[in-house]
Amino acid sequence: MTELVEAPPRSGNKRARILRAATDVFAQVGYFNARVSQVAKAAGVADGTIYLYFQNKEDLLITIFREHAQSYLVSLEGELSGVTGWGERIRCAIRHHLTTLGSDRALAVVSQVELRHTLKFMSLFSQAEVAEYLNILRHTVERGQAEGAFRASLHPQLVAKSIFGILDELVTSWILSEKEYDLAAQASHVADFVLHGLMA
Amino acid sequence: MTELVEAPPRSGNKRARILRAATDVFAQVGYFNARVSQVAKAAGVADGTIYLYFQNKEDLLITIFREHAQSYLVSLEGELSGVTGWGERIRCAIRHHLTTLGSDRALAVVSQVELRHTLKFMSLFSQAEVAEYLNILRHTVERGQAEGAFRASLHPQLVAKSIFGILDELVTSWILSEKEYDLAAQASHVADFVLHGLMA
Amino acid sequence: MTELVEAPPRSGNKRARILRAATDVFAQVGYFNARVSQVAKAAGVADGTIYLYFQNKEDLLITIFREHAQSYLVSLEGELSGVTGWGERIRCAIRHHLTTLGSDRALAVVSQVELRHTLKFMSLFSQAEVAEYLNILRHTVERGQAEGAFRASLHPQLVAKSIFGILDELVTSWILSEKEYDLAAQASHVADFVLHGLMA
Amino acid sequence: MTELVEAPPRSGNKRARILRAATDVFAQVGYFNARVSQVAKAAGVADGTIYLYFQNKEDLLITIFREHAQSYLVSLEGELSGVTGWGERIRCAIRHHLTTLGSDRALAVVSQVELRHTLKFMSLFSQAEVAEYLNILRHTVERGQAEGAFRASLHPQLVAKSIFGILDELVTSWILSEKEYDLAAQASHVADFVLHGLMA
DNA sequence: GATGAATGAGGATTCATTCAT
DNA sequence: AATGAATGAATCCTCATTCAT
Repeated sequence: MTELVEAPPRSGNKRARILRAATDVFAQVGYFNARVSQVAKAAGVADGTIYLYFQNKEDLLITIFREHAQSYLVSLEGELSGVTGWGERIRCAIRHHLTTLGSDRALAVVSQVELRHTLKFMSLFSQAEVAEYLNILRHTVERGQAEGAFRASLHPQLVAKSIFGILDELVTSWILSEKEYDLAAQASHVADFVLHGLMA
Repeated sequence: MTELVEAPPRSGNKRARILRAATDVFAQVGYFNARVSQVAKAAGVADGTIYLYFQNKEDLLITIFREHAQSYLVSLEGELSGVTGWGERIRCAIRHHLTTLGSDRALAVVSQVELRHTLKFMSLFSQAEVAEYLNILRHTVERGQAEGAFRASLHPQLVAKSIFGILDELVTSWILSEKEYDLAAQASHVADFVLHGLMA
Repeated sequence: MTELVEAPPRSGNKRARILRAATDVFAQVGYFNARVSQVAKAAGVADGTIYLYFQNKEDLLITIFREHAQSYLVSLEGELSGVTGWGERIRCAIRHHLTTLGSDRALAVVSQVELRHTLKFMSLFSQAEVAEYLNILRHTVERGQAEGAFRASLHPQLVAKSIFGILDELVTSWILSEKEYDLAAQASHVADFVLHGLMA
Repeated sequence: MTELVEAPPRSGNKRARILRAATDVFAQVGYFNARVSQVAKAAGVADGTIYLYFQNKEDLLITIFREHAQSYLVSLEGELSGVTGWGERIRCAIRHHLTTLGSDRALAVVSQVELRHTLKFMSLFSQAEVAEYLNILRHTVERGQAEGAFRASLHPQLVAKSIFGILDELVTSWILSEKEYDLAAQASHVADFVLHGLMA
């Protein structure tokens, strides 16, 4: 049984292996077309084992997002904490978004495409993790306005959504592109555009 | 044309009725959860009849988007043709986007949510209709730059994607919002932000 | 395997064919071991067709019983209406029970064995059809007592249950017997025993 | 973890605990709906432990019946041995049946309902324990007839089945009843009816 | 063109049983 | 002896699509 470097690793944390396998399979064939048995095979576990760690197929999808979103928010706040200047913080957030998703295509596909299957699903995340992300952006805008760095006439929430929308679109566009390019490389250009729009 | 707003009309163009029913049903329960028989019932036709007008369930979804996207692009160009000033054209495009989707929630749901089921699906549209839309925006930016109205340092394609991303996010946000509000009312604020970012 | 007259008839009422097939298959392998596809095959229809006529597998079992129980009660009352003398009526009911079940072994197996899978199931029938059957017997006993034909000291409901219990056991015993014998032939002997117990 | 007086006892004979737990669980949710893990939990042992004492799930059900049936037959013969007069012996058997099952509802449910899942299952018991029970009753009837106490025209085996049928039905009826009543209290009434039918 | 009864392939999930510890 | 994590076979039901009428 030549269990090579590739595929189904026999050891290690099963839960993590299943989650990674699910991310890859969902990204490749789509959530609805993905078979649970396919995920199991890719993770090197029996079909039933998946149900020891997750409630059902949907729970896999939700968990993938939840865990990444959480770690994303933590790392974002970590990065932001070391940055002074409101403009710089916006720039940092933009860079972080594009860098993170730009370094794991399967994860990006899952979050940009597979996660948006249903209104219900989108509501779910839009009210929790996404809302928190928007809050971080909005607060930054508000602080910048308070200090006179950003134009006071802008609606902070609308700006937050706009920034998120731009980043979201760039990631989607990157995923769909036939050419492979460095997503993070666009960060400074985006930041220029956004900050110019914000500046007093 | 006794095409009343409400439910299963008994007469009139079957194809259009099916398409409208599909839009409503898809928006309400989601494409994957929608049953062809449900669409048939909502359209007031027999299940089999749908297959006289459409190849299969997926064809319904594709057609909904295709037809609306085409009429959207036609109407957009119509509106733009009467506008002078590159900034005004951007403003007009923004207004048109938010006004159109803001006036048909079911259509908005379908295009923001249901259409994004699969990578394959998104590629399909991103390479055709969406690409054309981006082209219109990009050309406007390029022209504006050529005339010195917009900053030359910006990448036109990136700006186009950014504008699209912002609008896309605002529509999605509007769909998911529990409060009902006028989407089109945000047009001028968005335009201010975008144009300030563009202006030399 | 003599697949003669029996097996998959190609025409005729689908619902009835499915019901008959289900009775036979359930009797042969037991409800829990029976596969829906097996019933479909035996009925000469597609698996899915069964679900056009019945809600689910359990509904098949319930319906088999319901319909036979109803027709049984109707025919029993038909027979009883032509009989005078309370003792004769008891005799008639006994004969009818043993004759009816003794002429359709598969049906007998289903009602004696398969139908008693669960407390829930038994309650279901015991509160409806069986209760009505017991009522008929009890009323006969009561009338017989009122006319002085039967001993007044007996509890009518207990006698009704006793008669039912005797018949039920005889049917079960007949089903389980390795020897084939005429169930109805026991009617007069049973009646003698029962009536002797009843007589004043 | 404070395992108090209640539930899952930590000590004592595991085999007996498992058997008791199985009886209770089967009675409560039915054999087919019962999960082996549920029985294990109720018995306070690990799932796998059950397989150290029993071959499989079915073996649990068979063993429950086998052991109770054996102890039942032993106790019945014990009681009968002290009784003189054939009529009294019948009366004694009836009382013993209703008293025994009337004092352990879970056991009664298992023997009246859960044990009758399949033709195969019923055959199994009908040929062994039940047959032996019927033999005891039949011999009593035969002896009574030989001594002229019971009518000679009755078929002893049919009478034995009838008595069993009556008792069986009364137990079933008691189980299914929504009202709680003393099953054993019916013994004398049943005996009156039966003996009247038997008496010369 | 219209119908809608019939089809049958396809998959998530359960759970009895095993066996390494 | 006891455990309980892991297994994977096994099946009911759904629903897009067809086609005889």
